[in-house]
Amino acid sequence: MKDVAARAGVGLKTVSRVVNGEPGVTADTAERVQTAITALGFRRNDSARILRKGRTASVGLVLEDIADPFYSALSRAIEEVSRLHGSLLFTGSSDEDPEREEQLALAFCARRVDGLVIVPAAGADHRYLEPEIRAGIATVFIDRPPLGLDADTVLTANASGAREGTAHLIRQGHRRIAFLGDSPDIHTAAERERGYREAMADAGLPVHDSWVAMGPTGPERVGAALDAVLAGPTAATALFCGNNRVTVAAVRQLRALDRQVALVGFDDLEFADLLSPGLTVVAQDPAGIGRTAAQLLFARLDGHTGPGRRIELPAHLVMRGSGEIPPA
Amino acid sequence: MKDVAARAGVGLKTVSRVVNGEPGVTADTAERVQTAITALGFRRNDSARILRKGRTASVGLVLEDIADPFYSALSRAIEEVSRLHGSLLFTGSSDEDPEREEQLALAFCARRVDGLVIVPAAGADHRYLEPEIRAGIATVFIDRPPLGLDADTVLTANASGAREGTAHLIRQGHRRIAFLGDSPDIHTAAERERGYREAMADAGLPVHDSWVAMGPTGPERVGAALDAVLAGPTAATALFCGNNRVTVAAVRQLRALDRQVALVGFDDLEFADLLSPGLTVVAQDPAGIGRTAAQLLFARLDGHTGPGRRIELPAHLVMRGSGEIPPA
DNA sequence: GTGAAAGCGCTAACAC
DNA sequence: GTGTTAGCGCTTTCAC
Repeated sequence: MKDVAARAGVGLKTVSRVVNGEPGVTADTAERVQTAITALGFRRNDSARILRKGRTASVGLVLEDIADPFYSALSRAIEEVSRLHGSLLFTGSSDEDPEREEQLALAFCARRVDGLVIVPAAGADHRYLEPEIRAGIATVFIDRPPLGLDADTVLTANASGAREGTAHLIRQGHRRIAFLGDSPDIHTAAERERGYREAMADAGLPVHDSWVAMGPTGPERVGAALDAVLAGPTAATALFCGNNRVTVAAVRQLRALDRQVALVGFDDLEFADLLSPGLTVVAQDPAGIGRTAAQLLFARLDGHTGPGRRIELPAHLVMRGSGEIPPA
Repeated sequence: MKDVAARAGVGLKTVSRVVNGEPGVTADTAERVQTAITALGFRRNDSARILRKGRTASVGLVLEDIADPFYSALSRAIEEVSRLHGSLLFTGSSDEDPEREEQLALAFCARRVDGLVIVPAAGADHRYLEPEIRAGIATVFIDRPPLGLDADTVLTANASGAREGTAHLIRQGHRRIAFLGDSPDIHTAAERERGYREAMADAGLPVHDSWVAMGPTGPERVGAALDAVLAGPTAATALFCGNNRVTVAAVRQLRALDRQVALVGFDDLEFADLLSPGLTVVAQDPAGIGRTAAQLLFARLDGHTGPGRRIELPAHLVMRGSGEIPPA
């Protein structure tokens, strides 16, 4: 910038004015500065600008795994809103590891992002963010609520969604319904299990211990859980799957066993309508969650204050066949 | 930092040393500084650090759409390698718009990212990056080569993959094979079409004009193209789909038409094995592409110089049923 | 309309 | 071992 000023024969501040489109420069000088800029290939260094201005026009996003379609849809929505507000987006995957979540979030804070959007890792205690939030970093939690902190939060109505899905299976005549879920220390998993149990209770149905299998979403664990749930005298006649990965693993295992069992899954899947039968799901709105979260974030950055707001987005049942299979 | 120094009764540089774990500080002073740091809730401002050090420990990634599973897998791999090198990742989606690609890339450059990974948007001319690259920003292109620039590039062997997939259909006895592709101004689309034509030529088969339909990957366009390709006296008996979105749209349309037609798709899909018949695909390795690209990038940052390297990763055929349907 | 000086928070270079 | 000084590239303030 100094070089540009020298070459254009103007002061530093004038170059700054031109570069930032500020008023108070004659068209003539502006043009001279422009010429110097192109001649020298000058590009403003935003790092320096940031240092001076305080705001970095960037947002940090910490999620479990950007390769998961649920999170990548979320991410895209946040990116869109950020772009409208002139912000760039840092992204990082925690792999459900609280330590990594913290490292990422604090690294973003050290870069002085204006805001943070976090999908809490299982069991993470978010008090580590207190000083950062006090220091002015707007923070929104999505998909799962924070632990030990009051902050804006955007969630899916997990319990009522799961209840709706389970009730649907009950309406089809099922009495022995299994729930295959993610690890119970994950908020969404626990909430969905709760919704499942509520639906069963609503219908006056017992829940046999062997019907509820919570744990990692790897195909081996889910496959084994499925085998167990479908065996013995109290074998379930229908399955409720707690998230997209469980559903995929379960469908695959049912295919391997060559069994047709009623199934409703939480989370929609791109190919859900192309399976035979089509997959009945309780669909979330990842883009809606992301958009809403980003809007809350920028509202804070635009000056909104007050206690954390908690927004729940509905999940809705999409019938495609697998959930409408009657009991054997 | 000044405040910490004052409170600990030491010089600025000593605080800097402690914060960065540099040697030359007695355990005693270090502890005093630490105490002051926690008392004041001090966190190093990496923006300022960056301004001084020159390196920002960040990488910018520009791709078409982070919500697309192919790109999100890519993104995850790049993130992993970046993390190993202590770098954070900016991500931005261009939506196949060259102007947006340029805006994003230049915004990242203005933040002085150390490196740039770019999936070129269709038709983008990359000479806009010349000054940036000269200024030292390491740049790697993935999935598609740059235009008007020599730079590191990581591609899939698109033509040979498409040739292999088409040859597979020919081996099943098909003679009239259609190619449904993305817009021909997209490098991957053009290359895959080339591979398809080569395979047909290898087998001494003609390619009827009406069999090749290139264009947007929206379901309407693909559905209409499919209808056309399957109609009339020269109706194709098999389909080669040029990418994951085309494949999904085509499978959906075939389902709607209630027709079983042999189909091989470029790109693997999560549920490909669960369809009936299973989807035969020419699978790329998105994670491999991302990893390789990031490695090339950090090699440059670690001092590697020389002309742009071009790496092609193989695509391989995965047979699952849809590609093994014989002609009617 | 324009520019000089100070300073954002840090680190490099060199003193002591 | 520790501190001082200068300066990274920009914006802010205020004087002209």
